[in-house]
Amino acid sequence: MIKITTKIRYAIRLLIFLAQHEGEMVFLKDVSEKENISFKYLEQIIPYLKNSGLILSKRGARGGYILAKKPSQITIKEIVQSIEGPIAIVECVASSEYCNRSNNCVPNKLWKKLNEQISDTLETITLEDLMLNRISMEVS
Amino acid sequence: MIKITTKIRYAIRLLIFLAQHEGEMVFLKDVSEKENISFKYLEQIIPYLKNSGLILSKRGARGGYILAKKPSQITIKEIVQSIEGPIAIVECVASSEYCNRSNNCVPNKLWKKLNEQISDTLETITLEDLMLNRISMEVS
DNA sequence: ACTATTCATATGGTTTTAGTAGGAATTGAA
DNA sequence: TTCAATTCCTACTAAAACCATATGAATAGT
Repeated sequence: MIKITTKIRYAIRLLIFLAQHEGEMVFLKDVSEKENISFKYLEQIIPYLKNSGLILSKRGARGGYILAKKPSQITIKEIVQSIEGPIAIVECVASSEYCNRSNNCVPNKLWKKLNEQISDTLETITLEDLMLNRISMEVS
Repeated sequence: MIKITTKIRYAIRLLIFLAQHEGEMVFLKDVSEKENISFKYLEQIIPYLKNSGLILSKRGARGGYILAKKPSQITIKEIVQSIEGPIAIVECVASSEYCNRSNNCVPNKLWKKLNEQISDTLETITLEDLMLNRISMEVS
């Protein structure tokens, strides 16, 4: 049902790598090799992160990528949203017009609750938290 | 990324319908018509619910379906799991052998946390809660 | 015998996922 | 000025998942 795609997982690993090399320009080739992720696939993920203002790039030889913000200011939610847009586990959670049942739809509230919970969790966790292994397993 | 499939949503609506007609044998045809869900698709969902012991059936004319347990004893988690098996937003959350990185995998903890949170939420909500519209939006 | 229902299984179209591939554009350095 | 290293851009594809539709057999009540 609820699957995290490789795009999102790779994006996070890429960004953690950048966070671990804060201040340096990092070649995608290095990320690909060290993280063992397809270079060409990574290249496809990059534009989302650029467009969302999470990373900056420099072209040409000795180019590379660098975080646009401090790791503490990048939430997992931002990363996810940069790739997949608004978080909506069902369409009717995002757009109320989607389903004519939505007025008296019993399950709707369930999906809304679950959706908010996921969204909230992802928002409270930053790249820095991941980097420092600072994820508590207690439910907030 | 994170989508609730129609199978799950239809299953829940089907079960709510059964809950609303507790004690009676219900025809799938009625569910299909009242809930406006493809009859043939519903038929495909039924076996999962039967195998998990959520519903009972009676064949032949005047047959039908009925809940096998009280609505208060059926959790959403059970319903989801009956259709999709164990809840695992990434494979490495379920089986630790899946990925050789899992020892020192930074994001793993994040997925584990999110997975547990989703799992917990679905477990605390029963069919009865849905039926009585008893879903609080506060994060538990 | 007839009808209404569940049960079993096969088939198919569309979308998403997870890549691969080729080459253009840019830049630094020799 | 040339070369090499890098990002950027776009097209393509195989496989899986999703969302059904279709056909008919088995069963049971009337």
